[in-house]
Amino acid sequence: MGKGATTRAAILSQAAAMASVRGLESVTKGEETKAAILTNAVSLATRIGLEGLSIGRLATTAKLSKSGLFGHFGSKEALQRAVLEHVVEDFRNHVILPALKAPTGVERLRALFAAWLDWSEAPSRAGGCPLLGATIELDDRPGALRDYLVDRQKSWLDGIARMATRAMADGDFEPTLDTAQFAFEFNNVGLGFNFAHRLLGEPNARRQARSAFERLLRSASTA
Amino acid sequence: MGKGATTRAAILSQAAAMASVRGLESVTKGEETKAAILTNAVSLATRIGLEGLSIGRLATTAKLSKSGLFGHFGSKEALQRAVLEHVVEDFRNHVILPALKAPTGVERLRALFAAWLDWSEAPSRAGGCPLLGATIELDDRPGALRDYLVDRQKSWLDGIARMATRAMADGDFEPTLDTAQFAFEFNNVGLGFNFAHRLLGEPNARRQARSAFERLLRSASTA
DNA sequence: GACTTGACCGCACGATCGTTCGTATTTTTC
DNA sequence: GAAAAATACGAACGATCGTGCGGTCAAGTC
Repeated sequence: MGKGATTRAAILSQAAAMASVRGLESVTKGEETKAAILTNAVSLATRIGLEGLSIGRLATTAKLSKSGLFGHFGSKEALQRAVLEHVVEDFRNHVILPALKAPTGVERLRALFAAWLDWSEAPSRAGGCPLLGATIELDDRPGALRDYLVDRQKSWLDGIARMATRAMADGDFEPTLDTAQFAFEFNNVGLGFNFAHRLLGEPNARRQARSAFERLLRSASTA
Repeated sequence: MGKGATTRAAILSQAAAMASVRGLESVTKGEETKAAILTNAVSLATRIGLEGLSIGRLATTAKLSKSGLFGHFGSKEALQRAVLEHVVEDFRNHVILPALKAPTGVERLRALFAAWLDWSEAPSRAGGCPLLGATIELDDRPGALRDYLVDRQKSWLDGIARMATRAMADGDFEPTLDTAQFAFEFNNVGLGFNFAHRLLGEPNARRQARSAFERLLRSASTA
């Protein structure tokens, strides 16, 4: 084992910590490395795109042989799917769930928006929101991956609309509000932020997004 | 020559018509085929992405040998650049220039927005706005292509802001309007439209976009 | 009609792609 | 500790990638 073991241990450490949170039971070796692979894969896919993510390159950065890595997934599409699911869960944990801790109504929507921007701004997501990237990559390549993404995006918009509905019930928003329209515009601001921040490197992106968001809230609010 | 010539003639016909508009002078054979290649290339890149655009596949659809096609550009990056420039010019011709024929002020902004939506909706752009796709593909792959895109996008936003400034001068918009902010939000609506229309297949996308745009105009307008 | 030029092709190269297979090595189970 | 199962490896496959080279064939010039 020798130095080989220590190197691998270093690679696995963070993943092991993450994976072992779930299980009181034993965490198998395979699950650990799989988690470690996914961590690398997400970071790679964020920069190069889902399609550009190659097994060979991924194996190199993950310090595994191509075939060894491949065995964990069985196909490239399965790998891509796993990457997407990994990101989606990360998004849930760092954007949606924290926002749900805020009080309902407009305050929760504010929390959601801020968390979204924070998440998009994180240096680990240097390539821009990976879901957004994948979405555009797959926008006319039909298949299971695209279907999955569409489903997740619709669910995202639905969630925003539901929060808006709750804000109406709470009296924050006027009762005639079109919640689907609100969700559409909510999402637009986030899209624009990613666009301005990631591509154009616009330093005012956050301020502009916040300003647009406040305008949206204002026009939805009572009086 | 025989059937080979007729096939090629068929391929070149549209490109020739297009290319010959420019030149009263002779249009060389090379320019014709190059234009024909680009037509195919844009359509391909729209669906598969700029990076996924492979010379082999393109040569097949353009009925040319790989090397024959390659000779027209010299490198893959040059090809990609040519594709981008082709799309940008198309965008100019079908979105920006027509809008400039409308009267200045808010009416011109309305024309620009409508033309943008029309252009994005065109079946020939089934893969969504190719510029948007390329933008996200390249968002953290530094290089000449990315620089070119960033430049074009900034110029696009600038143009919107200038139109807004003119609308202020015309008395359509209130004099305190932040035109950069206006351009940011104008662009957001278009991004959101492409997102909802192309990816989600949302049938109400156009209506939602129009509604969001009207709200934007209302909040910018005097009284 | 000889000559030059430009357009195109066939072929081949090294590299890398996703995937398979047989085997070695580790981890888990008893 | 032995047996069984999971995990990882090395080598190889067919395909395709971008890119060069040498030759062919037609168009245009003198």
